[in-house]
Amino acid sequence: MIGTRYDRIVKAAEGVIARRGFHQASIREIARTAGLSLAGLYHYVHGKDELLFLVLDRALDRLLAALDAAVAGSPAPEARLRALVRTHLAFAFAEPAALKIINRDWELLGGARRSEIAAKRAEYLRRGVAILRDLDPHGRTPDELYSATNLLLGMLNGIATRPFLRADADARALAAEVAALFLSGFLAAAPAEEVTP
Amino acid sequence: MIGTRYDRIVKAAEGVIARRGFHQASIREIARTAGLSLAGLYHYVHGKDELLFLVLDRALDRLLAALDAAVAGSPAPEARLRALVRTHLAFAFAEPAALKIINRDWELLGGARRSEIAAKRAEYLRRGVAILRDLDPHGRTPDELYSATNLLLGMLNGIATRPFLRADADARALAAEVAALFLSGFLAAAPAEEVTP
Amino acid sequence: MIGTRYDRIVKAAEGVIARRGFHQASIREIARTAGLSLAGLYHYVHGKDELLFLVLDRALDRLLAALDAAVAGSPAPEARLRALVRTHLAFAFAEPAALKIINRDWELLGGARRSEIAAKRAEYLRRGVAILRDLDPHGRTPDELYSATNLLLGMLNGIATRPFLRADADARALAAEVAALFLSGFLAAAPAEEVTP
Amino acid sequence: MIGTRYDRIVKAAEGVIARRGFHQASIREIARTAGLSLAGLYHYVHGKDELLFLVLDRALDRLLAALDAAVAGSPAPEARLRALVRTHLAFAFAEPAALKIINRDWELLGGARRSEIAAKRAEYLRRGVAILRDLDPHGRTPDELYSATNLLLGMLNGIATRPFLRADADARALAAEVAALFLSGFLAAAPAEEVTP
DNA sequence: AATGAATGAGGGTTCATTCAT
DNA sequence: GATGAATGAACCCTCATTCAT
Repeated sequence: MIGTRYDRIVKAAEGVIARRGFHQASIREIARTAGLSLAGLYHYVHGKDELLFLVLDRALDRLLAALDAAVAGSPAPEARLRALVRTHLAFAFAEPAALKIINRDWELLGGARRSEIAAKRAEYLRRGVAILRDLDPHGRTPDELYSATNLLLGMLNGIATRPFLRADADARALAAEVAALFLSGFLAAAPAEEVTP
Repeated sequence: MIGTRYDRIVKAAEGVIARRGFHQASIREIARTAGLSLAGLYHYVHGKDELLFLVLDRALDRLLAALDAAVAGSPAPEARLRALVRTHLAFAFAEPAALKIINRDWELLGGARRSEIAAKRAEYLRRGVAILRDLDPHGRTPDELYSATNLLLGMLNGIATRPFLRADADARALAAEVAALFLSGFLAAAPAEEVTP
Repeated sequence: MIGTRYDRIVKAAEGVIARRGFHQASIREIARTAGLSLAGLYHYVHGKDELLFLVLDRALDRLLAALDAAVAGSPAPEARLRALVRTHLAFAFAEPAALKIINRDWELLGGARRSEIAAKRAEYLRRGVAILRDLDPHGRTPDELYSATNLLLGMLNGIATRPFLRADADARALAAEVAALFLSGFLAAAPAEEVTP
Repeated sequence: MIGTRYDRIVKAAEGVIARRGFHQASIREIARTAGLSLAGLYHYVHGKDELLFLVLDRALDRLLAALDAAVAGSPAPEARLRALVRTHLAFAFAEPAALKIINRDWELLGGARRSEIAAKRAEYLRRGVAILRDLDPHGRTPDELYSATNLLLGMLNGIATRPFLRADADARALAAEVAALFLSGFLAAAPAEEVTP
C-alpha cells in the first residue's frame, strides 16, 4: 500500500519528538529513525513544522475515533462519561508519545496548521461538554459546563504525565477510580458560585 | 539590598525559560533581559543548568512557603485541603512562569541538582498525602492515599496549564469548585478496587 | 580520484595545526584553508580531535612507509642505521609540519585515538631498537638498547626542531654527520654504567 | 623581602604554562595558583605575554648560572663538556617545567621581549660552541662547530622531552652515557663533508 | 525516489582585559 | 594593594534547510 514509507516517517517523528521535545528533536535523528537520509526525508515533508503537524493531526484523529467508538454503544450518560475516562487513560497508556506531544508541543505550531489542530482539540472538548450536559443535575450554564469539562480533562492529562501508569490493570483501576471520584463530585457539588459563601 | 542583581538574573531566566522552554531559551536572551552582557551573566552563573536550577529551587521554596503559611492556621482537615487547593491555584495564577517551569522543565536537570529539586517536589507531595490521610473516611492504604494525592495534584497542574485562568476572582471561584468536587468525590467514593465489582 | 576533498581537508589541518599549535588552531581557519565553510567542514569530520588524529595517523603512516622503503634494500646494519637517520631527517625537511605535530601535539589526543597513535609511534621506535641490536658490539641489554634508541631519536627530533635545515644538500650532509657521530659513539662507547667510574 | 609575592606569581605562571601550554594556560588559573584574584594579578603584571617573558627570563638566567658554576672549576675541555651535559640534564630533571617552556613556548613571544630571550638563548649556545672549539681535533670551521653544538643541544633537549628521566641516579648515568657517546663521536668523526666521499 | 555536499545562523562557553571602588 | 563586576571577541559545535546529481 502506498503511504507505508510516509507512515514510517510520521511514526519516527512521533517517537523522537515525544522523547526529546519538539525543538530538541533533530530532523537528522528523525530521518535516521525512519531509515532515510536527511535529504531523503525532505522529499516527503517540507519542513519540521509539517512533521509536528502530521503527528498531531493523526494522533488527534485516533483519539477522537477511539472516543467515538467507545461512546457509540452507550446511551446512558454515566456510561458515556466512564467511557470517556477509560478511553482517554487507555490512550495515555497505549500511546504515551502521542499524548505527550498533544499536551506539550502543540502550541509550538503556528499559522494555519495551528488553527487546524486547535479545531480538533476543541472538537474533543466539545464531546466532553456534551456528556457532562446530559449528566448535570444542577442546571449548570454552558460556561460552567465548559469549566467542569476542562477540570476533568485537566485532571486526566495531569494524571497521564505522572509516572504511575504501569500496567493495563493499573490503567483500568485508575480509570474506575477517577470516574467514580469525578462523578460523585460532579453530581453532588453545586456549581462553584453557590458554594463559596 | 544584597542580591538584587542576582535576583534580577533569576527572574529574567524564569521569564525567558517559561516563555520559550528550557532548550529554546537562549542564554543571550536571558542576559539581555537581565540587562547584562553575555559574559557579564557568566560572572554570576556557571552555566545554563545552574540557571534552571536556581529558578526551580526558588520557585519551589516559594510554593512550599505559601502552602505552609496557608495551612498554618487551619486545624480542620477539610480547611487544610481547601487551603492547599487555593494556594496551588493562586500560585498558578500569580506565578504562571514559575509553575510552568516546575511542571514542564524540571526533568531536564541532571545529576545532583535534579535530586535536590526532586526532593523538594516530593516534600510538596508529602504535605498533600498528610492532608488526605487526615481526611480519609475509608481507611485507605498509604498507596491509595498516595495515588489520590497524585490525582489531586495532577488535576491542579492540568488545570494550571489550561488557558482559562483570567482574573483573581476566577481563581478563587475555581479553587472553590475544584475543592468541592474533589472533596465530595474523595469522601463519598470508596477506593478504586471496591468500586469495580 | 576518490578522497581528494578529504585529503585537502587533512592537508589544511596539518598546515594550520603545525603553524598555530593544536589548541590555537581554529577550525574556522582550517575550513577556510580547505576552501569550505565551517559547517561544510563538519560534513567530513566529527570534531577537532578527529582532525588531529587524521593528521597524525597519515603522517605516521608516511614516516613508517618511508623508513621501510629506505631500509628495504640494505642488509648491512650500518647501512640500515644510515638509512634511518637519512629518512628521518629527509622527512623533517620535506614535511616539517607533519613532524612538528608528531612531536609537539600528539599528547593532546585522548582516549582510543591516542592509543592508536601511540602504537604507531612505538612501532617506529621498535624499528630503531632492532637496528641498534644488530649493530651492537657490546652485548647491551634490551633496556640499554631502548635507551640508546631514544637517545638517537631524541637527537634527531631535537635537531628537526632547530631552524638550521635549509636546503636538500644540508639535509644530506647533516644526516651523514649525525650518522657518523652516533655510529662511532655507539660502537666505541661501552654502555653507561661501565663508563662512569 | 620585597618581591616574594612577585616570585610566587612567576612560579605559578611557570607551573601552569608548562602543564597546559602557553595558549591553553588561563590567567585565571595562574592567579588562583598564585593565591590572588584575577584583577589582583594584573597589579603586578601587564598581561599574559609579560608572564611568559618573566618565566623565560628567569629560567634562562638560572640555566646560564648553573652552567657557569659547573664549568668554572674545570680547565680541561673534556671535563667542561661533561659539565655542560651534566648541568643541562640536571636542569631538565630538576626543573622540567622551566625547560619545557624554554623549548616549547619561547617562540610565542613577540617584539622586543622575544629578542631579549633570543639573546639569552644564543648566549647559552655560544658557551657550547666555545667548549667544542677547544675540544676539536679536526680544525672544524666556525660553521661546523656551530652545527655540531646544535647537534648536541638538539640531542639533549630531545632527550629531556622523552619520558625516561626517572631518578637522580638515572640522570647521572644518562649524562655519562650521552657525554661518552657524543665525545667519542665528535673526536673520532671527521666533519660531515669529508665523510661523504 | 533518493542522496551527499554544502551553508548561514545561532547555540553555550571561555578568555584576556579594563575599571570603579 | 587588591578586588568584584563587566565586556567584546572568539571559540567549537549543531541545526534546519537547499541543491545538483
